[in-house]
Amino acid sequence: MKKLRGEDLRDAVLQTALRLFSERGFFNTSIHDIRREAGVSIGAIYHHFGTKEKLARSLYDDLLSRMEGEIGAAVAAGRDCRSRCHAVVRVLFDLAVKEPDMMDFVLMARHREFMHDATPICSSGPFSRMREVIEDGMAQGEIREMDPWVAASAMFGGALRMMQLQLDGVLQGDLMDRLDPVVDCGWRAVARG
Amino acid sequence: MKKLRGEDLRDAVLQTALRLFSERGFFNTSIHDIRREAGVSIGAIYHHFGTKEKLARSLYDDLLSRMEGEIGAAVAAGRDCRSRCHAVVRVLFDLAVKEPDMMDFVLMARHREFMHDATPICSSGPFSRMREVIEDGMAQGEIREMDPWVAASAMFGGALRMMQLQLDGVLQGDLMDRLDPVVDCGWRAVARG
DNA sequence: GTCTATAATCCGATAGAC
DNA sequence: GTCTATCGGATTATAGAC
Repeated sequence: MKKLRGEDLRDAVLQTALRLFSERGFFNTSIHDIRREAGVSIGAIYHHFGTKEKLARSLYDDLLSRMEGEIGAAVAAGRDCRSRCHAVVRVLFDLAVKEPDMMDFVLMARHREFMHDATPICSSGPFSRMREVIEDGMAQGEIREMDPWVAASAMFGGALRMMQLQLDGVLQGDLMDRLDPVVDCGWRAVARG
Repeated sequence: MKKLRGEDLRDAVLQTALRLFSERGFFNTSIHDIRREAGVSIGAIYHHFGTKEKLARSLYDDLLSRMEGEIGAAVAAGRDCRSRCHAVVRVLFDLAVKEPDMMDFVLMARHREFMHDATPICSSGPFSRMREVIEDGMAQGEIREMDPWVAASAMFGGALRMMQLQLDGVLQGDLMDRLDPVVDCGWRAVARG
């Protein structure tokens, strides 16, 4: 394999770190593991990232903003609240199937245990977008009046749970086959009437 | 403080370990931390539990079976599917408020990262009881016909999400005030008609 | 059964050559 | 910018006295 330098090296480290953090967890992954599997030196890693925690933070920030972008695009494309919710869950399921490491690390990891001042995941951009969709729907009368936290949890909680089953390897069959039923259930939970 | 021995010492270690595992996480808690805060010696801990991983496993097994007992009792007391679901969520919320450390460690921790052969939490007793309630309700015609995984996630996913918000300290106000709305949403998601 | 002291190991981070 | 070699410190687990 050709020697990596600069941005390519940085990307290789991030990609390897994501895979190992997802497979074994942050604390079961040493810098030496990342060094070995990425084919780079310890010095290069510390040059680019400073500390192991900062490496995790770079990775987290990158993935979170990418995820927020995809969710934002899905929201923007929807015409009404229900179609926006559907689009959001489609994006989430799609990522869970195609990039399980990313979803595992971004959604399921215990970030506060290894990133000193991390904010809870539910306060992050993607989840804020999802709550906004719900609050809009409530203002427009498509969703019943209720505590927005309850409504957002009811609408998306089932989908998130299904993703966890998928990531844990418990689910039989294809997650995407459950997209419509899951959105249907979530919508019934909160829809007016 | 009086010196602890035997079963009392064992319980003190488990209680301290639970608190620290929940506050900082398993990997950020050393045996010496537990020793210090429980007021016992390293030797005593290793005598009773063998290794740090086995200590975590003892704790996990104890708490999981206690939780399964409480959920089983709630299920048994319900007359129909809806009241059983309500009782289950009440138990979960009650524990989340009164014993947040327990719920954090049992429901939210990444068990496979520190317990070598742990089964996913969704395969555990409490979650099996919850799926049985749903499958019963489907057989009785109270719940629409659908994939049981989808139905169980839809019914309880919102409640579990609200508990996570509570445990993360994000939720304003009293979780118990949301009990009825949360169950109502979950039931609408899956109910026939 | 409980204690103290310590062994063996591993890890994150740094130093300094190139 | 990237490398190799190594340090200092923390951690798990054990040994052996009481």
